Amino acid sequence: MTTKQTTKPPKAPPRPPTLRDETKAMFRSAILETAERVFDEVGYHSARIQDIAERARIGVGTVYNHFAQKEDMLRALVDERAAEIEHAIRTRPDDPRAWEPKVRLRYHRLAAFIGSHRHFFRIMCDLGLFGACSSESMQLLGPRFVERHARKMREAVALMQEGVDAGMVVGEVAWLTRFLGGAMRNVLDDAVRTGAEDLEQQTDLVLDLFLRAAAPQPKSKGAR
Amino acid sequence: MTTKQTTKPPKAPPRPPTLRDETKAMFRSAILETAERVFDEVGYHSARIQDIAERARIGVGTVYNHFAQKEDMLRALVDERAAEIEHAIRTRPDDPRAWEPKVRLRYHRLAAFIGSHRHFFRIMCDLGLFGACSSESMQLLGPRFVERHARKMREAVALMQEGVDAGMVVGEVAWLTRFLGGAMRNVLDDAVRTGAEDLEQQTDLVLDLFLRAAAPQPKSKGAR
Amino acid sequence: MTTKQTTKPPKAPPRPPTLRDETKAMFRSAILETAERVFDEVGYHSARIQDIAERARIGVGTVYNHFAQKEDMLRALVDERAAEIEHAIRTRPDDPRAWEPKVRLRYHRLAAFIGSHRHFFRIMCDLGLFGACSSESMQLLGPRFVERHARKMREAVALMQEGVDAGMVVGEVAWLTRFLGGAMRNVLDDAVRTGAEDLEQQTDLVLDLFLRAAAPQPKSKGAR
Amino acid sequence: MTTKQTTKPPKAPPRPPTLRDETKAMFRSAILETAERVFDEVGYHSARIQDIAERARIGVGTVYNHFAQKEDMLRALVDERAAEIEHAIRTRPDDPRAWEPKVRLRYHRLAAFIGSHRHFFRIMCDLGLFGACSSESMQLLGPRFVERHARKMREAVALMQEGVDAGMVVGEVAWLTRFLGGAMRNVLDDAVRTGAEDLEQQTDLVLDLFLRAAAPQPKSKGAR
DNA sequence: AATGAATGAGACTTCATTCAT
DNA sequence: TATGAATGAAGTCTCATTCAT
Repeated sequence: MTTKQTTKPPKAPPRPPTLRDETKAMFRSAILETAERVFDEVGYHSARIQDIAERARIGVGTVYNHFAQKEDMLRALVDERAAEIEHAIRTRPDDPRAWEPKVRLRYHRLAAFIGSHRHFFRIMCDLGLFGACSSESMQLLGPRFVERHARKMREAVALMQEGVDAGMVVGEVAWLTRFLGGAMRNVLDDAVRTGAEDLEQQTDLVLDLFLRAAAPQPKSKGAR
Repeated sequence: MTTKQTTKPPKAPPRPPTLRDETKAMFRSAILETAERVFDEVGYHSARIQDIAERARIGVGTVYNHFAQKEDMLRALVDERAAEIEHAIRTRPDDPRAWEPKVRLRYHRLAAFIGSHRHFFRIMCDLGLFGACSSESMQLLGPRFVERHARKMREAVALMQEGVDAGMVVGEVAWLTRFLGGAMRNVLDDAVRTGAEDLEQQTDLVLDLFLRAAAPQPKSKGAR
Repeated sequence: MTTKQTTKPPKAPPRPPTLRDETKAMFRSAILETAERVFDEVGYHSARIQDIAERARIGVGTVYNHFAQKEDMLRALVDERAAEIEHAIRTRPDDPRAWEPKVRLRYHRLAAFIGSHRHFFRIMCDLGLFGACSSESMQLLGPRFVERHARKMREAVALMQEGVDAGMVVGEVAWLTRFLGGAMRNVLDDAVRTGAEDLEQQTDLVLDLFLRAAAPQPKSKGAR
Repeated sequence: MTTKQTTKPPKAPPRPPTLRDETKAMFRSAILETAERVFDEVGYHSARIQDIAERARIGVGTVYNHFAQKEDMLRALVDERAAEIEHAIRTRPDDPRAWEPKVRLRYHRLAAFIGSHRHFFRIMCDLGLFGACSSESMQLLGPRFVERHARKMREAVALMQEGVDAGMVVGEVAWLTRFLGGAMRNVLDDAVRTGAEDLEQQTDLVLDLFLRAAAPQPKSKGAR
């Protein structure tokens, strides 16, 4: 929907959003936020459209004015939040260039996002994302998501490669990415469930361990 | 079921399983195995009883002769496999006493089990087990499972504590357990999905990294 | 089944019942008696074949060796008990000839039968018998029963006609029969439910009232 | 429902029923009326929801929008009609005070109601109501109904007691009530089944006989 | 003949989706 | 456009009946 910015058909002059547009957008957000909470509470499959509508204080019909199917609601939610994440953790001009601070900053930003979108994080965990995702989830989320997910994975691996290139870590990069991802997910998942507030610090702890684990071995005389 | 050999109430003479008993057990196993495959393929929620029945080459009614509800099938599956896992990774008399070899052996055994029950492992991952499990899963699996899960967690933490006591690792044991568990899950999950055969070796790699990461720091002059 | 005495195929000499025959008859009776109890307790529709089999301590298959369908069990039960009733209340050679004693005796015998077949009586009441019976019951019990029921009704009406002829009662006989039948049923039904033992006395009370009610009016000058 | 006009809680301004409310009520009535007919024709147990929906020209789902379960449909039907009966036969200010005319009027009103709700009357008869009702029916109809039924019975007995007090009838009141009730039911049942139009007259005939039957005996010289 | 597990037609019920207001 | 009742496809589960042992 909102991602089609690039190909503007010449017909539509970039008119400012009308009141109607804004109202519509508000409904949409309200629905998505409610869905986020309900999906987290009872799971996507057990969540009924009616429940979401009731919780959002609107009619079921209204939900269908914004999303053609239940599936679309999940897809839109994931798309939207994923875009927000991407934007949130995007490298900025004055970010540090060195690998370790860059990675730490990236995870700090991710942690900040997760901290303010705990429901979403849990939905993602339940869908098996933040890791290899099940074929069921992939089918549910559709090919577009699968692509995006693969791209994210490649980016993460590339970042890890930078670490290798910088001599900070050694090992098979994809494997290291999985290792770090799994540890990070489990730790954050627990922190979110217990309502911990120090998510950023948690990521630092995970990174501390990871960096020590994957650091190149000092050529100690006969180490090990 | 099969574990009750030891406590014979005097009333019931230890009669050997009849042909009928065996047939019944075979049906039950066949159903569970089919369910395992189907749940893995399409997910518990999307799996239809009829699908399972057809794949198992039996009638729907037969399924209900063995399991009162769909839910019970999942619970029985998890119960049974969990018992198998417990038995498989149980410490044996001539196991090494030292912590590291003991832990490595434990994970080898777990890897071996997972290797021969890949469908089950994936179901567990999808249910969010092998980590903090979602409230949805907990409700689905029932209180009996929740208890067992909690006990398993406590055991894992206790084992980690042994490592701390042995001076092999330092840190907050529950946190370390989560870190290790997450890394292990992600790595094994990928290995299972890609059909890798070296699951045991994978666990060793994960442990290598983990042990290095959590090892007590050598009091290097001004280290960190 | 057993009513086909009249048309004997010449082939079968009237051989005495063998042990096998008797065993078979015992099973049949046992099943019917259990069914009687279960039908009374939960109603025909809610009664499951398996319940009956379990209560009778036999297998479901055995039930089907004696009755082709559930319906047949009810039909056989009603047929059999109805034949027993007919036999029980049959006029005997040395019965009184006078109408009132004859009727009273008839109802005493019916009461005695009901007293020892309380389950059956309640089933009949639930089926709407002992009165105009619902089309549902008629369909359930089949045409044979409907015929028999109609015959019984005609007999009851004929008996009432005798009372009219004898000058004991006046009125439209079918109507009087319904009146008496309804009162009798309700009174006996209550007596049976409360476990009363004086069913015969109850019939006398009902008859007392009925005879007084339907008696020809004393030729009061111009009464009615 | 409609009887709650009198007690207005101040909070809810007595807003007139909206179009939607009326439509909803119409659906509900239509469903109940159709159910009434179908239950009468094939019996509650054999009636399928789909049959009712089809006969009412609506979808199955719609039925479930108004009644959560099949059972609830029967309960609502009985509740509603029972309330209607109560209202119909309620004693009114200018009703006669004398016992006999009062009773006759009461039965006239009942007869009139039954005459215009023949399906319902037959359902009630099949459920064994209008008499001691079977435990199966009681369970089906629920505790609320059981209470109401018991209350009705007590009322009927109380009315009979008035007759005794007035010197019109003698005997044990509960027993007399059963007697009268049974006779009345059977006579009306037949009248309804045969499509008779003179239900009120039939009740008079039954009462004629009953009053004669239960009348105190004239102290005839040596009566009986 | 007795048995009881297997079978599948069919009932009830849910809920995503439509549509008239 | 918001609404919520109507809809019916589809799923779970029951239970009368069959059949191999």
